[in-house]
Amino acid sequence: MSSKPSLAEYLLRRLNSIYALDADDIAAVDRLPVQVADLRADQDLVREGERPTRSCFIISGMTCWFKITGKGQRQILSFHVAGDLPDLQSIHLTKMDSTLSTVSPCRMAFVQHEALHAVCAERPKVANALWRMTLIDAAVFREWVANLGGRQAYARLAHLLCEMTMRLGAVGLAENHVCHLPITQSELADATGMSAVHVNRTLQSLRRKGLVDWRDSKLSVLDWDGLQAAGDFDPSYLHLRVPPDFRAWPA
Amino acid sequence: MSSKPSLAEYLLRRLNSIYALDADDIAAVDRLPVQVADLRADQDLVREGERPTRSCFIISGMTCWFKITGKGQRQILSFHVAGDLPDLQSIHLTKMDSTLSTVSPCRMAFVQHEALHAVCAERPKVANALWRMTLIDAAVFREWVANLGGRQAYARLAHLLCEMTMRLGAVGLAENHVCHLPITQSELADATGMSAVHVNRTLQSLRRKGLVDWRDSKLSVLDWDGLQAAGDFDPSYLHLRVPPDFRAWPA
DNA sequence: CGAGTACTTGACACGTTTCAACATCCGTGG
DNA sequence: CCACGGATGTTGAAACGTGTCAAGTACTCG
Repeated sequence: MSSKPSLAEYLLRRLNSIYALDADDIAAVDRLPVQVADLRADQDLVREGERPTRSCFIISGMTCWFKITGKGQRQILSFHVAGDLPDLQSIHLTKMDSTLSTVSPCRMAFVQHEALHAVCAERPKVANALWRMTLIDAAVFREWVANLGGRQAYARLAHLLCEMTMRLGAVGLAENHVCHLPITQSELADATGMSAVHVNRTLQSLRRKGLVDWRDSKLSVLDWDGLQAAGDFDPSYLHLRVPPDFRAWPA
Repeated sequence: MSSKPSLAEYLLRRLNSIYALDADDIAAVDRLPVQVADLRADQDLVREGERPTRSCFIISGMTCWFKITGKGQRQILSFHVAGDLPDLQSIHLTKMDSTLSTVSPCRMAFVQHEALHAVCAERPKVANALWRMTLIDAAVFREWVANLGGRQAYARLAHLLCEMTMRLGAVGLAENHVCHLPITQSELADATGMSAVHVNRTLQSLRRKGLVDWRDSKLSVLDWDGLQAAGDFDPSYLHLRVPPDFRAWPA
């Protein structure tokens, strides 16, 4: 990690969490030409059907992929946090099959596909790391399939909270199992395939059992083991090199 | 396509369905050293937690990925047909997060990761095609998330039948919307997150409406447009270069 | 012929959705 | 400054989709 503060700070943390890059690779990633933009909540980054020529990574904030089903219902497919490259796939999947939006205000960095292809060609380990990153996205989708198909509301919600806490922890944003999680109950409903009303009741149930406290977009996991058990959560599908210890990120 | 019959016939059809390879690339894929094996139904190919050194492709038959949730329930995550490389991901995701099993008797070909890495290094277009293939797997998982989270039983089942028909059609195995689909109702239940009983009733409903006929592992889609409408199915998430016309594959 | 597997049916129970009402907070404009 | 609308969260009661249980049929295979 370079000593001077870097725009790609969280991206590098994220890459480091899943793959061992050497200093030259890190420098190459850090030199990628990016364009930075600040976005409000609920802004589309790329829409279903489009053919973007660039990908983005999240400097801060949270985004989600979603699709609108025939009946007009929105299904959220995944959430993404600082350090993620949510639409990295677009380098080889030219036409978008879903829509990427901000969930909260975000600072984003955009990279042209050209530049990504170039760095992949020059530095095979970066190519490996990026390919691996898209494969981890796929692994998360698999887990969501299992979560939606195989668990009931209570476990489903608990599982999602575990996932978000651990992913934020992997980039140093969940000290002591406390993290900023700017998701509304209605978005939670769209993500878990539940009604907003039932999300509300289920959250109350999680609170009543002393597992979590969630107020003003701040999630505090009070009983991590209990929440993991409730959500039948096993983090191996996140393919982290080392499990985050949930302490502060070393300076 | 080479004139002599090739072990990799369906793999090449599949690659061709998603990416334009030139003759040299095709030849390189065709020359990959493989080991062929025949397996019975319900045999595990790779298990959760393992670290395989090879990937496989399906010469004939059908496989599925699944996970066992805490309550012992099996959730099927995806099905794979002839030409697919179901565990291609294992080249960069060393530890398996789910289990791959045969659904029907299968003829499989195994390729060492070494050989795959070598062909990727030598032929960038093959690397692109393979990366793209893993991204399409991810796109299918996304659609399954939307299907499980956003649609009710009837549409969910119809959608799955559409997907399987179209994927089989893409490699020439669904002439006139008729295909061999060796899946039991109980497996269908594990895939759609429904009970076997409800799958049974829902299938009857699809039959009663004249959309499909399904007997002895042979699925005949009698009303393709109707089934698409019932399943809210839009094939763009499969990222096929050209939509299959469901006629026989040209010789 | 018996055992096993896949499929089918009916009745009831349960998880979850729906609807409608209400509380709270916040930024905006009169 | 307060009134207002809009988004978010909360609650209760009834309706609905789907799961569960239990029994029975049809087939295949040794």
